[in-house]
Amino acid sequence: MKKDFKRYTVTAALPYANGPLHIGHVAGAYLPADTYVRYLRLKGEDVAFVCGSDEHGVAITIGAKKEGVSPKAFVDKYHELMKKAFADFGISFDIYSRTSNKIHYDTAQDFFRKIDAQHLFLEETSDQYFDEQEGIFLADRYIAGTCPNCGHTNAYGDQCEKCGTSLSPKQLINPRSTVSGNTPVLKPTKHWYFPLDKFEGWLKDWLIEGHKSDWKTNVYGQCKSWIDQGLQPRSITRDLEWGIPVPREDGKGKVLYVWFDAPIGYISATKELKGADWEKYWKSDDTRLIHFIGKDNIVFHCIIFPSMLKAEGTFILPDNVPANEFLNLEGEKLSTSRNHAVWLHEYLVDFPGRRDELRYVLNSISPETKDADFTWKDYQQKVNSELVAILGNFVNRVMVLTWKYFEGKVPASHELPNTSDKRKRILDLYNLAHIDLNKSVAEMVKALEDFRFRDAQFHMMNLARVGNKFLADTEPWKLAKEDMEAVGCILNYALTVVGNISIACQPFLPDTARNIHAQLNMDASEVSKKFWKSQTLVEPVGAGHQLNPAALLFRNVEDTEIEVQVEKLRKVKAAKMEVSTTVIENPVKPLKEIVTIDDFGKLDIRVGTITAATKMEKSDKLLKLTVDSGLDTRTILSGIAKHYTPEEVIGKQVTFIANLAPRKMMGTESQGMILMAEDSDGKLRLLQPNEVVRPGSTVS
RNA sequence: GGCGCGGUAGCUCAGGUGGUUAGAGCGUUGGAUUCAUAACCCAAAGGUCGGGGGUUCAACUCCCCCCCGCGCUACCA
Repeated sequence: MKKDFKRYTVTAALPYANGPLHIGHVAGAYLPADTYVRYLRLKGEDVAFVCGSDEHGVAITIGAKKEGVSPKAFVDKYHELMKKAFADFGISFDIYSRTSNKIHYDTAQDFFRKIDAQHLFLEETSDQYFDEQEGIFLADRYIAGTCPNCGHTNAYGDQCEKCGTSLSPKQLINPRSTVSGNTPVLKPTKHWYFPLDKFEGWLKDWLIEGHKSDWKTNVYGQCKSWIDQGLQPRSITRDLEWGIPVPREDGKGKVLYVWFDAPIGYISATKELKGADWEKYWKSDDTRLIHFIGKDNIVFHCIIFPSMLKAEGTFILPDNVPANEFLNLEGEKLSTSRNHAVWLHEYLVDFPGRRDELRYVLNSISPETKDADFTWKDYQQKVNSELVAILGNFVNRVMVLTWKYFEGKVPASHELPNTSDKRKRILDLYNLAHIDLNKSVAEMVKALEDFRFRDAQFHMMNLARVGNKFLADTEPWKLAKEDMEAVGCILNYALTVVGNISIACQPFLPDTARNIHAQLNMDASEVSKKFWKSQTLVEPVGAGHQLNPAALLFRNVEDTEIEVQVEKLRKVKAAKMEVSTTVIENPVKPLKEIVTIDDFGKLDIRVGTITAATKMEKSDKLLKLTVDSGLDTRTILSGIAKHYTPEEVIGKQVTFIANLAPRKMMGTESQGMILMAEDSDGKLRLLQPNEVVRPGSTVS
């Protein structure tokens, strides 16, 4: 089943260069990737660990505009910020590149040409909104207008942020360009599409059949769901200035859509890293390609990008995509825009020299199978009761004992058996511990191989647990009064355990590993290789070896320290509340264009009484209302299911448009439209006369 | 509404081709101990394995229905 791979290409999702990194990014992709890569390197594998900033797309241009800078200046800023945060945190990329590099432009364009030459792309001309004053086609995000769903007057062309509905620009009422403020016009434009549908059969073979058992269930299930729903051609170009130009004569003014160029960034980064040698890492069957991503990226990395690679024809495909779920913070979703986050660069300032603590905690709650929650209380508890109390304490007590009884020199491991019952007992305990430790090492390695880093770290910590127990059971401080040879034997082994911990913790706690190496005064490289090769305990320090003075590895996280952090989050929330209050105070939306009394007169608005109401089947939002309109009894569908139950609406009078052209929805015809008032929080309320009137009464 | 993933001790999670008293770490409580950052060690308490049906000699594990969380998706004239 498992192939014999000669080298690894490991990618971590390219972070989008429009904001800083937070712990959710770290826990989702970068920490697991880094842990895995460190493990691979320790095993002596040939690995290319690539990442970089994703710098194209409309969101960048919008962000740049908001800050009043060029897109290039905008991405420069965030690229540097993220690059520094990664470096400061110790994510060990072999290269952290960026998609605005020339090499990436060339790579992405070559990639496009290669597929284009096979005439695989579809071309399609469609009407898109065009801003005549600016002379540009407007991306969905650049168009604002009234949401057809909730009436929010500031909905974007791709989504209404108020009610969350996803939209297309043409659905917007009174569209306007957010660039110039003018009303855009529809104009034909040509775009290229990648025929994902043509890869359905192949995806079924490769993914659904081929990776049924080796991919995580959450990843596999999501992919299967997508494929089963049927795939559509996807547009791969945009009318935009910022991006990689479409390499075609007739592609002037158009760029590759960001999702198309971004994953190619992995390839560009590898070229930059390996030079002429890069193809080995992308085109050789004995290379294992692994993508580390968050769950939001599953469809791109498991379906779209592999299809692109397949279409190009000369590349290998990902062997595994161990996507993580999401991390929450104090019970709420992390949010860049709401500033509800623990920013990586801020953590590094607030907790200097405590990178491993964050690594440890994030890894121990890693959202491998479901969304997880980071709380500062939990952070404190895990650091204090696990890193400090179990790992740090074990290393410290062994060091202190060795200095106390042997002046910091590793004692000789004498032959002990048969000389006394006590010695025999020590030997038994030693054997037990040894078996336990080797078992933990084996399980740790197994977990690392399976991308179960949470579990792997647990088994690593088990080494310290067994070590503590070994000391408690053998009690060398008591024996010191009667049998120093036995004490030496015990401590010799305890030091062996410490040394092995320092080797085993390297993928998880790289700083701690170095700290222990320093205290043990050992050169880890050779024994480490042996350890990871044999996956059993090694002997890192021999008798007579001189240790350095003991130093504490970790210190307790004080209540005050986490209170500061919790307070920080609370303040952000409070500030946010204030902002939303001001929004409520100033909810007035811009006026729609002036209409005449004749325009108004075309509408036949009436009051009717709801005589029956049921929830529309198979719909979350629609209620099916039967309305006595005075003229007739008609059926009106209304998207108010989230605001009213059918029961509470029956018997109520409502205002509705009586002469609106009927429209079929979910197989039922709606004969009119119920008028609603929308509160500032998006809540919908029926518009009623303040006294009951006869059904059919007109409104004017 | 459809699809996917998940719902196991206070917390973080294991588990199982169905079969003795359902596991671990942390937390809690009690004990023991002093080499160690009131740490370590031992022990105990703590779960009707989301709810309800069904299949079976036997289900937490298989089947059906429902509820909750997260994500994707349809509907919102």
